Amino acid sequence: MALFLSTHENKIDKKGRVSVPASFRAELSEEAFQGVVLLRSNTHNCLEGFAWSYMQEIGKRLDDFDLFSAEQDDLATSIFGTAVQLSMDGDGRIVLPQDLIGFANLSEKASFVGMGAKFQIWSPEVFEGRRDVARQAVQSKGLTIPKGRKGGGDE
Amino acid sequence: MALFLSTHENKIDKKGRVSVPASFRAELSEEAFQGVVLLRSNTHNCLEGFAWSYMQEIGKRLDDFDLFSAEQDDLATSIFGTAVQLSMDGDGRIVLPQDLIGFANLSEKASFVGMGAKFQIWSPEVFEGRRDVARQAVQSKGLTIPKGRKGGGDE
DNA sequence: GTGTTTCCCATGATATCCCATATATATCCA
DNA sequence: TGGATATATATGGGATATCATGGGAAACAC
Repeated sequence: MALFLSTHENKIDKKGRVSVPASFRAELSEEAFQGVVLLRSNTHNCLEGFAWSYMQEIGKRLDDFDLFSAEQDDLATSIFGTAVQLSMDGDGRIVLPQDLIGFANLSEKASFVGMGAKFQIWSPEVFEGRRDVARQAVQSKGLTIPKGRKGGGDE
Repeated sequence: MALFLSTHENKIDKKGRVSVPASFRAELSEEAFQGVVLLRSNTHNCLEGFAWSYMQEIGKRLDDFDLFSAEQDDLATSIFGTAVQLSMDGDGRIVLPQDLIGFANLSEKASFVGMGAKFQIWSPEVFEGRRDVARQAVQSKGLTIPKGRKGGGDE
């Protein structure tokens, strides 16, 4: 499984292109599809990025719901309906769609933030504040990673 | 299995033709039948689209019902009875039958909404609202993707 | 024959590819 | 140790391919 680490701040050019950090690309190198899947975060004004295979996994799990149930429908609409599949060019760049740029308030630059199995894309200025809030929350609530099973969500 | 992602808004021309989004066509490229199966949604004023091979899967699941039960009969009628098989032309377009256009209140444009294994076709204006409702339902009900073997998701 | 459907090609907009250049980091040699 | 060179990465811009869409011709139906 891919493991995204660290924060990288890259420039968005006037075509909307931005380089995926080389270390992230290395994590994606064994993927069948060379690119990423982006969707709107449900909790922040940022984008969430996944490897294609991770979305397939989510697709399979969603298929375990009853086919025409309301739950399946709501989840599929808000996850798959808003996700976009972006392939990388030969230089490891993706083109950010205009509506996603707007959603995350991106302009000149984009911060790629490694989150383990996924990563996030933030406006650098907005992320400054977010990082402090997250650190304080971890300290004050004494948050820890659970043993074994599930890795670190942030909600 | 095909995995349909993202939302694409395409125009319906005066012949009733509409382009199936290129990324959806890519997912269908390995299908024996080059086209889609459309049926009326039971819960929304929209159409549901499948790859031909996925209809077989639906058939199998339907078999879990008692063969001559009223439920099985109702489902089979509403699913298979109303389904239409539409082939794509050389440019990846399908012709929407007039009764389906009416059912989904389509006029100028059609929104193709990826739902994972299936997709939906909406009137763009109607879908706006639907997307918000789905998002809120996911948040308020706390819906999550069922855990598989892999840990880690948070949404 | 008339109306409908399917096929084929033209076009403009957009995304993709490819190469050149800049910047940063690492390596090497005196 | 310092400075020059090499490697990897990031960015910019122009050429090219792809996609959505419109319209006409050919095939089909009644």
